[in-house]
Amino acid sequence: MSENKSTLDTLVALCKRRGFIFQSSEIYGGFAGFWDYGPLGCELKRNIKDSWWKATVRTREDVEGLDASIIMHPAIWKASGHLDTFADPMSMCRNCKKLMRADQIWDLFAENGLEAALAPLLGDPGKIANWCKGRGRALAPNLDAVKNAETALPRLFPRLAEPKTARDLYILLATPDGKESVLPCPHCGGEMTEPRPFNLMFRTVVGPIDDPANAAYLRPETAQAIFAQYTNILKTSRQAVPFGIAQMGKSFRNEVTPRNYTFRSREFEQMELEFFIKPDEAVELLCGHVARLTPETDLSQPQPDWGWEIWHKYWVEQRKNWLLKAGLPQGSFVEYWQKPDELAHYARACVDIEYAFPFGTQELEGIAARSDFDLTQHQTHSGKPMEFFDEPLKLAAKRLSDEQKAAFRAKTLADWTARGKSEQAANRFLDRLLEGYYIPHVIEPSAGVDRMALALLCNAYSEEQIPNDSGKEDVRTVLHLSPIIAPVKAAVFPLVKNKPELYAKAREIFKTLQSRWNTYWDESGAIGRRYRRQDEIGTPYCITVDFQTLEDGTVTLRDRDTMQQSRISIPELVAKIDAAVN
RNA sequence: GCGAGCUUAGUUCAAUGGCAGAACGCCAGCCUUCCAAGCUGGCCACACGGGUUCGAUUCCCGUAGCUCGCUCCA
Repeated sequence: MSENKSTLDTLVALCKRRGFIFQSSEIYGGFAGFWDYGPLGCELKRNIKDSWWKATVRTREDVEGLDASIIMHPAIWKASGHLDTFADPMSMCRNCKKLMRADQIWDLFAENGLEAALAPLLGDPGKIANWCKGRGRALAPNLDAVKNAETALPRLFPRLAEPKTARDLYILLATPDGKESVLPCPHCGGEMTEPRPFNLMFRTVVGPIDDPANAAYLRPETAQAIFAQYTNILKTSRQAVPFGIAQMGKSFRNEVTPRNYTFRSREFEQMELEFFIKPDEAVELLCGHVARLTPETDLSQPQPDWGWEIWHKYWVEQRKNWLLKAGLPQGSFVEYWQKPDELAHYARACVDIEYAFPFGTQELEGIAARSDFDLTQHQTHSGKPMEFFDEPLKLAAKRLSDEQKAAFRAKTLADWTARGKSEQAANRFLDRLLEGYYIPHVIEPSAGVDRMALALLCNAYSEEQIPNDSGKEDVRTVLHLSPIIAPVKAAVFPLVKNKPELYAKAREIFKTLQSRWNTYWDESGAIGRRYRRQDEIGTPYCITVDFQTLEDGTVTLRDRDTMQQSRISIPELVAKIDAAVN
């Protein structure tokens, strides 16, 4: 642990020393949760983003790009659910000082059967109050409100505007001095403070009048802008489902405790793709079946008979391939498939790709199958249709006999009710589907640029023992970054700097390379020292111009990882680096 | 947000109620024909604010930041 600790510390020191990452506002003492990327850091981030964009958008015909505004209509966050879920009230125990999300107090009590016991009492505050007194005595005999249960007057406090389950309610107990407490502390039975709102979204004011009515929010994710512009992009891009919209950009979350270097920041950058697919029912009508995911399923090319499950798996594989290309080796990250009870209610599946950071194994990116939840929400809240008209689907439905159609309806109805949906909703969906309309489902790969940068740096960092000129062991610090990601692609050195002819030739070669890639010039100190400087920032190639260069035009190419040198002509050199950095 | 500890140069560390040091790094010069060589010179620090004191980097208080634990991480 302490060894891991120092791994992160040395990396942090390197990042500062060499200009990758600085603390924000450092001259004023720093500002928690915010970070600045220096000369090398911003190149690193740019390379990560360029590589992602190239893989996700440029080299695909079925994905379009978007660069939306950070501040959007507040109604978007109402529709997405962020205004509600990001504003979860928190409650603290006055006795043991533990801070808990108010609704999670329920989780802690659930083991004791609280929720189940309360469910039948819903809608009858009197019964709940009585239950509370008795139960409270057992759970928290020392709580004042419970001791005085005869005089305490429990009342209900809704957590959501429209409470549907017991969990949507807090139970407040009036204490003798008139204050109210939620359920007693599950840990020590102490008295809990009243739940206070904790809004995790940054609030600002739009327009010059500083009035709460003008409140707006900095986006907590880039995804919602994609849903909000989905119809515009669908109309203007000549795309058809299945297709995707990708966006990279800053997002903001008012984290309670930003920690672990840049891992959890209050301002961060995301790379998100929303890939819109046909609902499985549409695939079935069009293809007569929905392909099943098996270990043998060929995921190299999308197929018309893929349902959400294969599409989801496809994107997991696509993302893993990209991680490998970016330089995270096989085995350095793990897939965590969320269990059914961990999934958000609208999610069909979610895979976290986790990396073993020095401070623990943490999520690098998530690939979620989000059903049609988001677009449906926006259709409901905006009143604008989010349906896609699928002409082949309409024709396919037309070709069905009445018998076939009835069978299809019955099967779909059974599926939906089995998933807890109402018959009415299923029928509404079927009516539209058979006319060729549906709201697309979504597969969402969502990655954090800053986390990716940190993971790549952690993975690349190494210290190697190598003998120096005087026969002693030296420590060589190297960032084994992929050439695609490395902030500096090549460095050019004149072997000596006091020979004008050699110097001029080196400058000429440097200028040639500089026009293609980020290239570094270094003429100071012994040649070995210059190599080590580049090792420390992960420059894959060092080019030394020596006296032979003046004769035959070749240079010495020194490889960062192997430290091997070879002689190479300039055209060969350009071709070699070009192949490595793309 | 709570509790504990910490904060001296770019980095890693010293010392001190009375001029704050080293190593490495960095910069300049000399030298140098391939892996942190050598010589000379140079830049750079007591996190910030207040208090006690003749005098505070040192003692006290506050703020910020960092680390650890609790908590949070849709």
